[in-house]
Order: sequence, then C-alpha cells, then structure tokens
Amino acid sequence: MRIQLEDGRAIDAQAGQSALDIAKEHLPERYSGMLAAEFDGHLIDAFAPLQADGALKTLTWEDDGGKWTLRHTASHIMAQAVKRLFPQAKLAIGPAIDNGFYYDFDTDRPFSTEDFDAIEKEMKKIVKENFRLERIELPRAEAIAFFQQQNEPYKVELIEDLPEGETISLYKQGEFTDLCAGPHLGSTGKVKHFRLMSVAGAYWRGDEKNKMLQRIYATAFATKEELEAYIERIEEAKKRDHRKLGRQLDLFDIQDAGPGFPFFYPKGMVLRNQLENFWREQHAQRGYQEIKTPIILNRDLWIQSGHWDHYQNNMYFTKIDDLDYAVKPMNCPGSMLTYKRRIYSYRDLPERMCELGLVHRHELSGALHGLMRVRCFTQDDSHIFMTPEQIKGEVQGLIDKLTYFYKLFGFSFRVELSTRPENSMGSQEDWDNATEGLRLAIEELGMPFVVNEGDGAFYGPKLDFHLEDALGRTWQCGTIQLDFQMPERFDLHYVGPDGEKHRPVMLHSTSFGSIERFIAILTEHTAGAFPLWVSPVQVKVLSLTERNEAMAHAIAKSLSDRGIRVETDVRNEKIGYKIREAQLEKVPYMLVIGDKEAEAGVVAVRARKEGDLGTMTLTSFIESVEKEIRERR
RNA sequence: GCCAAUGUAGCUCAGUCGGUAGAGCAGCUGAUUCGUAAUCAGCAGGUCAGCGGUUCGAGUCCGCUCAUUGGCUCCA
Repeated sequence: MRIQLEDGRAIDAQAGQSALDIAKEHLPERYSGMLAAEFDGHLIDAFAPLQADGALKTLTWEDDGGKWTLRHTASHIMAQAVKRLFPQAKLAIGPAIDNGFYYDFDTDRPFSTEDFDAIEKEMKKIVKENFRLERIELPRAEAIAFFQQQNEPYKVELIEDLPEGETISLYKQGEFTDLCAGPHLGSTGKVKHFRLMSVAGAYWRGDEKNKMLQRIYATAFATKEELEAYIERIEEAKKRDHRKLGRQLDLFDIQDAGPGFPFFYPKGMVLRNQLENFWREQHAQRGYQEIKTPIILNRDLWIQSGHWDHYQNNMYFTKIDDLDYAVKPMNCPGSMLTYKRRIYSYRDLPERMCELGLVHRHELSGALHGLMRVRCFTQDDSHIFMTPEQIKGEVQGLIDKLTYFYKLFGFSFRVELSTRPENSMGSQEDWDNATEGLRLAIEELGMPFVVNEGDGAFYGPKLDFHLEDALGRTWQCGTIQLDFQMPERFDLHYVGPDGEKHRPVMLHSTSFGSIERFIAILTEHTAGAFPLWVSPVQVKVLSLTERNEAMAHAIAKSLSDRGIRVETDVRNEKIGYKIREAQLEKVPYMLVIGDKEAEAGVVAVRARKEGDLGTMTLTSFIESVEKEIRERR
C-alpha cells in the first residue's frame, strides 16, 4: 500500500498496519497519545488496519487537530442527553462532519428547535458528570445480542452489515453505550463548547424509500472563542448570500409568481451578457460552432433519446394539436439532430458544437435554492462528436477549457469521476470503456479527483467540477460526460478512411454549468464586487455641485463613447452621500467632479477597494480602465 | 416530495395576555450647493402570504394551501 504522509512523504505500508503503526514508525514525534487519524478526509480509528492507498494525517485528541474526535464525543453526549429526555428514541448514526456533527434518531414525535434548550441543558449536565469513555470490545454475536436487549434495531442492523468474525467495539459513558469504532476523548468533561444548530429530516441510510429519521445538527469547538468565531463566520457568509445581494444590487430575484424561475433585471442582464460574450469568444477560439435548438420537441424524439424512460420525473410536458410534446431538460437531442442533418467524413471530426440552451427541469420544491438550483436555466452546453481515437485529446481539451474558466475567476474546484448509476442504459462494456477513457485522460494530466460511485448521467459517466458557495457548500458546475449511447440510439455515423460507416463517440460538457448557478457562485465569491470587465456599472461620475453637472455629463459621454459602462449621479446631494451609495452598489470606479477638477481638466478617481486615488487626466483614466477590462482582471 | 422553522410597508425588523398597525432605511415634496461611506423638514406607503374556523372581537389562537429558509433526496 502506498501511503502519503502529512509532511508530503510517500511510504510503503504493509497490509494490516494501522495508522498508529505507521505513525509510530514514520512520525515518531506525532504518534504519542494518538487516537484518531484522518485518512483521505475521513476520520478513522488509529488502531484500525488500513485497507487501501491514501493520504494519512495524524490527529491527537489533546491538540486542536483533534476536532473530529471532540465532535464525535460531543455527538455521543448529545445522544445520551436525547435518550435521557426521550427514552423511546432509537439511535441511528452520529458522525463528526466538517464544521460539526449530527446524530440521527428515530422518534415517535419530530424534534423542533424548541427542544434544543432542554437537550443542551442535559448535555451540560453530562459534561459536568464527567464520565470516563470506556472502549469495550465484543464478539459480533454478543454485540448484536446487547443491542437487541437495548432495543436498538438500527444498531443491530449496522452490526449485521459488518463482516463476520470481526470484533465489535462499543464506547460506554455512564449509563450510555453506543456502537462505535472510536476514537473518543478520555471523558465527557472535555467537551465544553457546543451548540445545537438545526433539526432536519434525513432518510435512514440516505435512501428515500427508508424511514425518515430526526437529525439534529450541532457543532463543538475546543474553545469558546472558536465557537463564537464560527457563529460569526456564518453570519458574515449570510451577508454574501447571492439571493440577498441579487436583490440589493438589483441584479436578479425569484418571485413568488414563479418558484424556481428566476428574473434577471437590467443590471443582472449586463453581467450575464458579459459572461456569455466571454463564452462565445472562448468557444470560437477553441474551434466550436454555435447552434440554437428548440425548447419544445415531440414525444418520439424523447423516446429515442431515452429521456422519456429515464428522465420523465424531471420533465414538463405539453400537447400541441393533440400530440405529446416535452420541454427540453437537456440540449443533447437538439445537437444529435443537428449532426444528423448531413453526412460526416472522418476528416470532419471532431465536430464541436456549442449551445446556450434554455432547459427546464421539474426539481422537487424542497430542493430549490436561489439561482443555485432552479427549474429553468441556461446550460452552456458543448457536444463533441468524434472518433474513438480522439477521446483522450478532446477530454483533455475540455479539462483545459474548464480550468481556464475557473482560474480566470479565481475559483478553486474539486473534481469527481461519477460512475454508472442504477437507472441507466447501455452495456456494461461501453460503460467500462467510457469510465476508463475519462480516468485515463484526467490521470495523464495529473489532476487530483475522487470517485463518486453511481452518480453518472443515465447515458454515461462524467467528470464533475464542483465549486463552493459562501457557506462552503459545493455545487456542481462544469461537467464532462462521455457517451456511447446517444450515437447508437440516434444511429449516428461518419464515413471512415475505409469508405465504411462508423459510429462516432460523443462528449457532453458544460463550462459554467448553468449561467444562473455560475452567477450565483460568482456573486458569493466576490460579495457582489465583480471584476471590472463584468461589472454592470463600471464607472460612476459624481458631480460635486450643480456647477459641475454639465462637466459630469460630458465625461460620462466620453466614457460611454469608448464602450465603458457608466452612470452619472448629479443629484443635489452631498458628495459623501453619493460616494456611500456608489460604494454600496459596489461600482469599481467613481469619478468625483468639482470646481477644482473642472478648472485643472482632470478627474478625481476613487476605487471601490483602495479609496481615493487622487487626480489624473481623463485620457489616462480611460487607458487604465480599458487595460484592466482587456486583461479581465 | 419528506422533516423543521419562518412569512407584518419596496428593504431590514418591532408588535406584551386576543381589543381598530409601528420604527429605521428606501420613495415622494420642499429647503440646503456641500470635497471622498448617510444634510434637515414634511408627506405618502399595509386585505399583517392566501383561504377557512374559534371568538362580541384575530397580525396574535386552530386548520388547510402557497411561498421562503435550513437539511434529506435529487442535481447544472
């Protein structure tokens, strides 16, 4: 096994070695007192044997690296408190997660935030009682018997799913014992700073066919300061929520009249059009041809594409002259028909098509979320038709394109390789080939990715690019999907060098993902202070008094004549007031025009970020602004 | 769709035990002509999300519906 250590070294570990063994050998100064380790992002027991290659980070529960352990113990304390207050509650699972922990309970009545005070109070009591956490190891059968006797059916089910012959570990604190791999803090008294955050329904084992359990989300920190800083951080993040900023900056909104159907107001459209212009420029440079295909197409087409069978739950339907039609949830069938309009030679391939396509999807009402998840959005789609030999090169070209897009905006991203889902079509051999094709292409570029089993599209596996919002939630934006199915279903072909017909392979891809979602991410990322080149208003000219009004208008005209987006504020208000407003509107540059400037023939420049920059000639201001726009800084 | 919470003026929010609806900002009108994040005064603005119920009386209590928020599921 190849293990990457936290200091960057990669070492060979023997099968059966635990994180503790490895730390003892290679990180002697870190291993003392070690109970928990982080392996590929997951908390593991330091005693547990490692099964696969991965990255190992040691954690000790005495230092601040032990947040996972602290939170895991906190989750046991919460479960103990809930059991004391609601003895009939059945325990499900309660892991530590990023920023906190949760515990799932099966209860005879739903929890509400009104129960929080009582639960927190009971937790404090348990902390005060300062129980020692004892690790108990039992043979499988005895562990099952124990939880049967405790009347904890979910725990029994969990143990039954563990491999035969394995010893089961339990952790006991006072009267409370839980099935748990560990590790834990030494005693409940060490968990002092926690807060219950929210309640939610959550399906047992994440499957909506199962019973919905009551999940309590909470968080815990080693110090009071850290806990308070965390709460503060959430409050700050809420201020950059794109839904709030969209309304404040008059860019976009979603009204009750159309849940999931966003409105873009004039300033939002300017921003959006800038992104689309950039997209067109990039695709033209990269050898794509833009198309536009219809939003409504007939039933036969959707049956042929497979959407009728595999995507119906997400589609909207209509009848025209008594015939069935569907509103497109994806753009690919339009591209298929575009390809089919003529005969292609192998010399024509790859054929790269792109489309800003408006799609509609019937998302569950509870899933809607501002511009992040809507029911109608524009996908910046590209469809590439190619020979099998061209797969790797085209996939790598797409990865290059997506990376270029995200780097330009300063986004960091995570890539996932999503494999075959349950509801899918095509042969396993095609799926294996397609999945391997994607894997080889990305591995060769040395780009890190994780595998997301069973999350592919119904027609093929995909590489998904995930971006973060203000609260650290991730959203899938770009995607690269390799597809052997659609060309088959639509009977696509090209003429090879042998003069025979051959089946092309196809790539579906988005860069922004959806224009709407990308704008949401960009808004939260920049807190509404967009880069100059996409800013709805780039420069605002502010007159000091009535005497400067004509001059302000003249300057604004010179700017707009050069294609710079400019607004003028000549209201009879104090300059401080006008500046404050322009700042709140996050306008990148303000020009203050008073008698002094008029006399000297200069402009006083103020940048939204740096503040007063002093005076310069209008010509040199225009030059520097044009340079900044050109360079898309 | 499921679990929980929320819904009062354009926005942010107050409204006690059920007794005729309140603030700040924004808007409008007037005065002020001002030098880098808020000038002053006045005016206007509401079917308290919608529908139904309890009550002499409902923003307030109950039920249903709609929408939003945080999760689950799903996904660009």
